[in-house]
Amino acid sequence: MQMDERKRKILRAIVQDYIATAEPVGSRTIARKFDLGVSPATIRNEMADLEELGFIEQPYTSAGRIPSDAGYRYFVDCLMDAQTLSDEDKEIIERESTKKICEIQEVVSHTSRLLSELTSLTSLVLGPQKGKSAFGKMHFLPYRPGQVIMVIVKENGVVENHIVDVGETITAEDLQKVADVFNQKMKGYSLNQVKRSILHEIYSELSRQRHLIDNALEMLDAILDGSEEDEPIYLGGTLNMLNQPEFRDLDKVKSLFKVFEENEPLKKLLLPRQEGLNVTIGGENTLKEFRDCSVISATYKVNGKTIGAVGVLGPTRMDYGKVIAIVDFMTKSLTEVLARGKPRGYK
Amino acid sequence: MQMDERKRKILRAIVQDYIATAEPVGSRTIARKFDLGVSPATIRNEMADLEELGFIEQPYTSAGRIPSDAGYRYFVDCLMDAQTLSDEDKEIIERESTKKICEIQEVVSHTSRLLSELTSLTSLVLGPQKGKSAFGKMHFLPYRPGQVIMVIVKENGVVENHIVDVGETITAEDLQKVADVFNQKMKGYSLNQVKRSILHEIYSELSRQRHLIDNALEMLDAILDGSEEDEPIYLGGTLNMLNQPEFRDLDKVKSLFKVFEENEPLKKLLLPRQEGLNVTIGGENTLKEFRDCSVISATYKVNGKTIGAVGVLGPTRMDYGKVIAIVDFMTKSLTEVLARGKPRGYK
DNA sequence: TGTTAGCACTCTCCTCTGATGAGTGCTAAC
DNA sequence: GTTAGCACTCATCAGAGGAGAGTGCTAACA
Repeated sequence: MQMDERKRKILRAIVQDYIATAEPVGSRTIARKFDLGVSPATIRNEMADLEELGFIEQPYTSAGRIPSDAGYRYFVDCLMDAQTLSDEDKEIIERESTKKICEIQEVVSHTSRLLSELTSLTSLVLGPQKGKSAFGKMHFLPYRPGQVIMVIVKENGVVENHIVDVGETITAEDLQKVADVFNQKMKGYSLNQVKRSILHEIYSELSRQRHLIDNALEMLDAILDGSEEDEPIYLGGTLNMLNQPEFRDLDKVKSLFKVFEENEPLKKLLLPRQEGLNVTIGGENTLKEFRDCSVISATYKVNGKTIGAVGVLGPTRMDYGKVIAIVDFMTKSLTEVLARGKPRGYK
Repeated sequence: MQMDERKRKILRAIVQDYIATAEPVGSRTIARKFDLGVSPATIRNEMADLEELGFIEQPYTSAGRIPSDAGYRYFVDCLMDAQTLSDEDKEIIERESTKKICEIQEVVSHTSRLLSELTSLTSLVLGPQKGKSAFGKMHFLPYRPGQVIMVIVKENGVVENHIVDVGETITAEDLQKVADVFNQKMKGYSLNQVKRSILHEIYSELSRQRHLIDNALEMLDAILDGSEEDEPIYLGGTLNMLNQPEFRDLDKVKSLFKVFEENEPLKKLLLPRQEGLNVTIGGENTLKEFRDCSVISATYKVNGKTIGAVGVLGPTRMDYGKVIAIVDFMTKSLTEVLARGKPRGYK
């Protein structure tokens, strides 16, 4: 059996109506609401075919039909009109994006809030990956007796400061010397790249400051390596999920929100199989908590390099056209903001 | 009508049983479970009195009784045995508190997690108030052409760094001079203390670096004043609320979680009317979302000075004895950790 | 006078029932 | 190939009735 034009029209009608009403769609409803020029009986026949093809299913005998995951997939890939953003939404995004923003975190949280507000769904934002954060420069500043401030400038421009214990006896010259050696030997390297060779050099050149160096290295370890791994995902509008009829069930809500508290599953959800825009529908998500959900995600770039991703999570019964348009526009706007504003936090 | 010993015993029995079962308590249940030496009929008579006194109420005719807010209040004030922590819990807290922790944020999030895990309720933690964060010291470090790193050490020991735009033409000596003037004039002052007098002096001494100073002041504004106001409250175990039978209702959950997203109401909830341990029961909370909730909160100290608070939020039907013991022990442990570890972030 | 047993009464909760209505699949006619 | 007609299925809802828990009242008892 093949899809023909009428089957396509009927499938589209079913998906659209179900997205709008969250109720199983019957043949009469389609005949009434969508002008296909055929009777309910004919539509019933076609619907039987569509069910056999796996695009729709019946919750129970003699209920209407609802789209299956495959049905949504066919809809997204073949039936959907490319929708454009409403001027209103466009304006909101643009107005927001012209605000002056200096911290990268603010950009991320803004984006997250905006996405969830526009879609009335849950947003996921993965902040700019900082890239392998190599050592850039080290400074020491006086703090308290026996302690100094160690300021580390990473190669990607991020600046961090940490308090380091040093003996009371250390002199400003000693500190300067330590910084000089580090700056000379470690520039451009991440810590695990240098573990063996360079470390030996540093140790031998600065044998007297062994205590300080150990402390400094411990800090560097945390600063340079830790930062990449647990890049948090920003969630926005999680409460919107509670408005969706598919989450009337408290147990479902509980298990969903439990997953929201972890980072790994969300990352998996968001990180695309390929560059650009991705649509993951229902069971295509591996996690069972997301079996009734779809994710529209997209990556964004700076200097042509992909450095992060945004996404929207909602029930499979979501308005794909609208959400895709919003996510698409948003990533472009974001790319632009980042290129223009150069907030701190990435190279 | 007066409370006598038997009424007290019965009220205690009702509260304890209702806390344990979440079901209205009948006279027969009390006679069976608690050995009062009287028949259900007698207990019924007493219960009628207790109802008249306002300590218990009936959800509907011929259901058992449940404690009213006043009943809980009487229970907490007069009937509760001072409970001590189980050795198990004590050990958990102490094990946790011996971990080496260097960032104040970690202490706060640890505390929050621990509280919610031990009580199976929701925890609220207000991190150490940083106190009026006065200016301590300013340093400049080279960054990129036209930009420098401004490192601000506040008087309370917190170190922050920010990138500041300077002209390309500025020299290291100029920067040093700016820093010197700031360090000399502003030490110990918060920004709004100096707005008029000192600012004029700084401007006149450094008229050439007007642009840099404006940028620096803008930063200082954000660093020194902003930090106090919106001190966030850490929430832990919000999902535990979903396990409480009083939150079976999705609408209740929704409005509760909505409040969780705001800071102000939570702060009101947590900040005590007086030093030490506070118990706020049901309607004693002003916000209607918390009418079915109680809060056990307590302040903690460093160097004898109250600098923060922790609390536990649960349904009015919570195990007051246990929770009070946990909160009490926790604040003491926290006070100790902070006194010992001296993590960064407060004076 | 306080306590208790007995009893009628109330109200929730659960289950069963039948009616309703939406929607289907099949068949036969167009 | 399309359509009208019709029997059938199943969820949903309201109402009825029984079970069970618990009460308040009364009268008897110590």
